[in-house]
Amino acid sequence: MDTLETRELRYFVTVAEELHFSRAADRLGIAQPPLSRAIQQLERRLGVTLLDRDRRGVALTEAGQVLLDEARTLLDATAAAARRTQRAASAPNRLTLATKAGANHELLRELLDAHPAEIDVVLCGMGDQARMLRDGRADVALMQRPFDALTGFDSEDLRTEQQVAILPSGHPLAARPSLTMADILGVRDLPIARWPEQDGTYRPGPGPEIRDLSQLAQLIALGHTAAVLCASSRSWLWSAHTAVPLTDAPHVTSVLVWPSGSRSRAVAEFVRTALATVREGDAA
Amino acid sequence: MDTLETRELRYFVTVAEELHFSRAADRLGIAQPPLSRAIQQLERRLGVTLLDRDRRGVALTEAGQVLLDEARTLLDATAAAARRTQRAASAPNRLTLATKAGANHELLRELLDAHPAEIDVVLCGMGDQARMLRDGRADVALMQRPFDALTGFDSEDLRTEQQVAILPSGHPLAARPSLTMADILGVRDLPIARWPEQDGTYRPGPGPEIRDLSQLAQLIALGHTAAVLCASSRSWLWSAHTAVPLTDAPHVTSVLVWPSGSRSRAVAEFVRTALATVREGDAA
DNA sequence: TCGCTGTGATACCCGTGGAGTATCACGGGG
DNA sequence: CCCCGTGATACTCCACGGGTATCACAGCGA
Repeated sequence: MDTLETRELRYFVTVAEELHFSRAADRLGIAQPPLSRAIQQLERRLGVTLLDRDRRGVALTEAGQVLLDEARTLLDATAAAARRTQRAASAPNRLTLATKAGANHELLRELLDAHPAEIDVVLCGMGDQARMLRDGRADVALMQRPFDALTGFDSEDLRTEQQVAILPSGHPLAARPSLTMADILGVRDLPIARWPEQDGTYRPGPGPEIRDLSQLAQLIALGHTAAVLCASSRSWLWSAHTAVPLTDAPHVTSVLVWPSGSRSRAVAEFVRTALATVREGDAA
Repeated sequence: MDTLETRELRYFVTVAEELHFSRAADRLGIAQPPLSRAIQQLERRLGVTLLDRDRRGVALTEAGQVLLDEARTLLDATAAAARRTQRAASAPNRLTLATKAGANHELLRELLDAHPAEIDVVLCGMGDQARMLRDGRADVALMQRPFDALTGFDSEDLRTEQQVAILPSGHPLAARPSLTMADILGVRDLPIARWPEQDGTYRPGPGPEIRDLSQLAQLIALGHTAAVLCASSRSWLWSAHTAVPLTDAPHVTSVLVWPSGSRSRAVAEFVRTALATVREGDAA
């Protein structure tokens, strides 16, 4: 009735991506006729037309588009499930936590110190955390709202903090006790650095293109740029850096994030002790 | 390598639930030997021991427990994908929105009026919305934070409102211009009604057990109970009801909710116009 | 001690159905 | 008009999912 075997989903996604049965079959490493039949069978089973075969071309129907979206996330989730199972077997009672290199250093240390079980920490670049969660290489991630996209994940807020401007120590603004966003954005000689978007491209602008915090740190120390980061970034500042509080920047919340629908025992446990740790830290 | 056919997942979940191959095979409608072989094959493919067969009994390994959690949500998601595809085919360009009967009446009307496409509204009881989203019978739901559990979903906040106390008009408290939670909870002759928990049971207490707003409305009108609801509930009040603002109750946020990982074109469109509508309504 | 029962694993056979090859139907372009 | 390229169809084949019979082994009672 409504079984949707993963093989069928894989076939369908490939055809929907290629919009061409022969090429799709080629990519799948099978012949074209079995692929045609598999898709027909899938359509018959669902009672739905997924593709319009219009001589000289295949097009997705409305329903086909829906199934394409669904199937992609299903296949990703399936592969992630396999990987998580294998990880659970090879490293029992261990968790893998993904976080951006350099960010949240103190908070991360608190969490690791508080938790009894072994945690493998993976430091990754911009946006890699989401990918690692999605494909099952990590169980949980430490991210920052509103910087990181949380769609598709469940999360729990840990701690909220102010943002600060990180400036070259010699710069005139570095002497001020506090700044506003307008102060920072108005300075012509310190264009704010640009991070890559989700797709890896940079949006146009005057600032330098950067990929990680070490690049950023060096560029700031050289007096080429400034940055707006959360207050805990103070932990990795160089002597050539100065942090100045920003009065009107939106606050940043550190969040614990995990794939929705896969809150395993170990993850639930970790989230629980993490919340307890943070609460008690805030109370003190 | 890491394919995980849905048939295998179905088999594994059944065995993991029964912890007994013969009974599981029975439930699945197949014989026991093929089931044993299927599980062995799954274990070999993953390179992971999922079950400890310990003479007189089967037990889940650590990895098995992980896969059980994953497989359950995968199978649910698979069935949901099938259903959503079928709905997309039978009612193209239509969306199904699930909401609690009676709640958010005005907001719902705004959203429906603002959106050009056809929306099927399904009014359901406590907790049914989450189930309908999860099993693919609905595309999007209108819920209320912090009342409804949002785990496993993506959401977007629409509007925040105060809570009010709904009282029988004849009651002394109904004459007061405003109330506190302590006022309401302190009254012996108006025990607050109890809603069912996630599992359908009621936690013990003095108030009557209710399932929907019509029951609640009648019980309040009879003077048997009072309720604390969001301010927009005023739209369905009877003449025998009086709403009194609560000064210290937590605010309630109406949220648009959809299954994470399945933001189809239609859902995205609806969410976008909904946000625009609400923003513009708030500005006015 | 010896069955007896109930467990999952093994051996073996069968039929379905997934996959391959060859070919068709048909529209478009030289 | 013929040929190329498309997906669909017709068949053949065999791998694998499934069934039956049986085994190996632990617990348990007489």
